[in-house]
Amino acid sequence: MSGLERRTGVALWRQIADDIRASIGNGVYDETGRLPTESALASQFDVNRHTVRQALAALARDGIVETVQGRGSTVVPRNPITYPIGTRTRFSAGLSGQVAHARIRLIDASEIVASGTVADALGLPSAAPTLRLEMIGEADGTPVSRSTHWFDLARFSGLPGHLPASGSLTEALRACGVADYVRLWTEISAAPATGSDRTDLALEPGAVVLLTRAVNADTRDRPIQYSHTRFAADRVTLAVDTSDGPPPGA
Amino acid sequence: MSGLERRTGVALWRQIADDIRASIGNGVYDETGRLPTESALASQFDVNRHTVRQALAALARDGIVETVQGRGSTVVPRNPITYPIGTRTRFSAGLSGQVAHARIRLIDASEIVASGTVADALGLPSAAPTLRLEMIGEADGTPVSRSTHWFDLARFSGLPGHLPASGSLTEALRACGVADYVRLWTEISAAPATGSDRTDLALEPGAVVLLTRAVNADTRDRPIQYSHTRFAADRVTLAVDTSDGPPPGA
DNA sequence: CTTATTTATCTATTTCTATAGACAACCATC
DNA sequence: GATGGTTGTCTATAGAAATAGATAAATAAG
Repeated sequence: MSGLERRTGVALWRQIADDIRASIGNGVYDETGRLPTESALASQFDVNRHTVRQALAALARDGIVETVQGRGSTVVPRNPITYPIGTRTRFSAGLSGQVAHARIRLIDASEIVASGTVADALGLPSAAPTLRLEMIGEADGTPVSRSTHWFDLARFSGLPGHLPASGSLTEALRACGVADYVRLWTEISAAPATGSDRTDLALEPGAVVLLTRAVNADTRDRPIQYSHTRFAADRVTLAVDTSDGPPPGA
Repeated sequence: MSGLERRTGVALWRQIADDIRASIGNGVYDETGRLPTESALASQFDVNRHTVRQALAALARDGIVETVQGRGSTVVPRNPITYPIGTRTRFSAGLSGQVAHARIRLIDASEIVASGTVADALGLPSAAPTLRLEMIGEADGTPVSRSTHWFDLARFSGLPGHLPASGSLTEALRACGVADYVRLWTEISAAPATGSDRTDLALEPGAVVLLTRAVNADTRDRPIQYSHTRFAADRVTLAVDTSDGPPPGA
């Protein structure tokens, strides 16, 4: 029972690399950070030692482990980031305390007519004009999220002008007259990273992204923002707080 | 710009299969469900037609698409499942209305001393005895989740006896004197499916799982249940409702 | 310093991956 | 039923993945 499968289009060494990475994430090698020897891993996965070496080399390239001749392989320590999702979901504020600098960077702003999904989410008529922002969220310089946001153009045409200074959507919205906003709903799924994910988030193949679709509303529950966000799953965990919510009826 | 990368341990045909599957999920082929021809896909991804055929064959094996000689490939319609996460998170109730039969099946029950993480989550002293349940959530017979649950053994030793009849944890907990319970917090991450995921959830390699860690508490906010759940990401979307939560202070 | 352990490198062989071209079989349409 | 477009099957070739064995080089411990 090695858990590996052949002829699946995923090379054994990558399956092993993914498995070891998951074990590291689960704290299997917690105490000392030392991995088993190449020979031990080879018999554990029931493959040749060279196959294990290829997996370890890939993990070393990604900075996950470190290998020294004669000594063995050890886990490189990491600071995992937790992104809180709640009634007030804010990128910068949510990451403060975990990283020194968190900001979102605007990479594109365009005006576009709403598709059916976007119009529904924002409560706008079909094909209404919207403002679409493409952004990358960074924590201490490393990208953690790639997001697309849609706003009602009639209300938020001035938004992009307020963004570069602060690096915060909350600040830019305040400048547009939105003093406060709340998260209405969030849908979460996951998928293998695509080619553009790997570019935007500096991911290696075999990586996974967490996908969220969400709507924020003003204090009168009018939707103001519809967002798609792609998080690098190996760097970010989403934390959902539902401790004091209302009873929605069994 | 095909988005594909070579020598990454993931075969081109699998990258293409994953890409097409993602496109289906994003509704790219929505109108008619018809995929481009093999030749068109080959030039789109800049690979040989045989490579595309291998990707389509894999998707056909998984029941994602259907290919007919002389006609082409079409998307097989799916009912995506949405799993709601909120103050009252219930497996069967959450899926009712979406599927005919939803239930969780017990595959193992054992008594085990709490690890540090489990003890913290349940508010128990370290190494306290706990009841651990291994379960599989099914929607109309297909597995959608694989979960591990920990309970304080002193309070819930009789739980397994109440499970098989109802196929519902909520019912079994009620039989143990828990009339109601609420979700305290949920953490969500994602990772490539491991070998045991593929076995338990009937996934193919390259698939992705959504991972949740969560704590449920009784109406006095005393933790009663700590859970790890692994969802098949291509079958399930998690829906987080935060519309009416309390202001947790900016 | 000596030894045992562990990683690094080399050669060789087999199986899988990807490309290439040609042609047959099938479907839809006119 | 003839045609154009599409999928199915066949042969062949080059490169990557995986296995196997042997040996060198580095580390750690006695």
